[in-house]
Amino acid sequence: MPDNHRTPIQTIQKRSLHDQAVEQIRDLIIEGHLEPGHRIDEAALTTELGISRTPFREALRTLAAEGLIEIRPSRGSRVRKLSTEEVHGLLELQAHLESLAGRLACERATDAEIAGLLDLHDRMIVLYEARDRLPYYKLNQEFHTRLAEAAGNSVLAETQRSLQARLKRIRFIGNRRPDFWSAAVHEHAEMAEALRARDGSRLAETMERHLKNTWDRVRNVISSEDR
Amino acid sequence: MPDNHRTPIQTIQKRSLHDQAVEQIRDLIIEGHLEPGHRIDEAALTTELGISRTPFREALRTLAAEGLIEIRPSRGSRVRKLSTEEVHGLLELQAHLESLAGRLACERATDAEIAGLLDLHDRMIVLYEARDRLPYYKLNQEFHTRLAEAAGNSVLAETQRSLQARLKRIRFIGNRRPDFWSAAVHEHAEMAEALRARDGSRLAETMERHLKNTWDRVRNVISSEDR
DNA sequence: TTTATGTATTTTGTATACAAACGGAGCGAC
DNA sequence: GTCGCTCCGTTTGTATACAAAATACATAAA
Repeated sequence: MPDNHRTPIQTIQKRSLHDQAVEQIRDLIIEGHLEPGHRIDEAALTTELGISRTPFREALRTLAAEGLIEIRPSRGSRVRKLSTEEVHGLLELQAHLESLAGRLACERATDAEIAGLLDLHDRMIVLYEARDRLPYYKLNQEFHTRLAEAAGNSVLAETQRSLQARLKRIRFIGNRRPDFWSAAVHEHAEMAEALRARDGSRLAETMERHLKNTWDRVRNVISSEDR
Repeated sequence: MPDNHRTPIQTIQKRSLHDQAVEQIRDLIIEGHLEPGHRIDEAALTTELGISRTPFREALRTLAAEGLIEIRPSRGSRVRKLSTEEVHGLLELQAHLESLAGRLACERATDAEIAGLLDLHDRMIVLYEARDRLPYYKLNQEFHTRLAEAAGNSVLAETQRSLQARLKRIRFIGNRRPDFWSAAVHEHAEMAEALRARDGSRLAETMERHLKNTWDRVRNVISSEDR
């Protein structure tokens, strides 16, 4: 009997210490274990990760290019602290970018991709109804990422991913207030509908509005904890 | 007698070997001294630059994050070769981005910034009439960059710069045909006019069209030298 | 008490040394 | 001839050593 259901082939890939370090440090930042503005202690982190400074410092260069940390010559690296203006700038750009992504996805996505997105959306609704915040948040991120991927423009997808990473911590805060969360869910429902109908203009418009509103939701929260 | 006319104080800034290496290698790539798809010979380049491999390899990580080179684990780095699809993707994204930049610049730019851009445009016209292609090209790049900066969104400006760097070599090709160049100049004149009137919608529309047309101009050229 | 100056300690930047992985050349089996 | 193997030179990845710079600290002068 042939194995029709064998697991899909996974290309085996070499992972250098650099790559692993990038991921680990990125996660530490995104998940808030390394606080914004806080200095990055090379000695401590290298021993913690069990690697030497060479791949570690290369990882810092990568993360600096991604905008997650900043390196000041001879005075160390620190987790980048986003000013209110930068958060606004990031969301403004993301709104515009995902609006494009939405339009293109309606034109170019395969039916399977759209079905996948709609399924994702359904699962988000279930989680919302259970008020299961963290898993909802994760699916939400995935939804936006996969929508960008469905637009058939790899540079766009890559840029979206980068912006999203930089905003990740901040956006998590945005859904804390129940009414904010509910509004976001409504917008997502609208997005799903437009996607189902492959209505590019409407999806584009909704995406843009959704992210503009996200800024309003987020701004409320960060204004209190601002420097 | 007090020195009222002493030269203004210039903050002394430290430039690590890393930073210098990034710039140098980036220029080598952009100016075509390192060919796309070609392997990067660490030994040769480090001796050429007179530095050791450590800062050099950090520079490679930075450039990889910028999308100019690609690093394949254990098999070296090479100058990234753009496929036709990627060029299209880059220009599609840039079109959308600069459209936003145009709209925002009309809202937020200072009068001085606008005057500066218009002056730039005038100088471009002079160069066009002299058919002085390289200087024209450089001012053109500067125009797009400074327009993005005038939008008052640092992330947008940064992203624009990154996309532009990746496309730099390719776009230089685009203006080779006289009729193409002439069309581009016409579009620029329209942009200048919209800018002068601070007509955001019109500038946005023109920017987008300009870059869409750029794709058409470029596509003609790269299709012949494609892999 | 404050400010300045010199010294010790830590941290960062760069070079180098070594280990591991890759990529061919040559050789033999089929 | 093609495939597979082994060996060897080369390139890449990582650790470490050393140099340079910045920071912290202590002491002395105002």
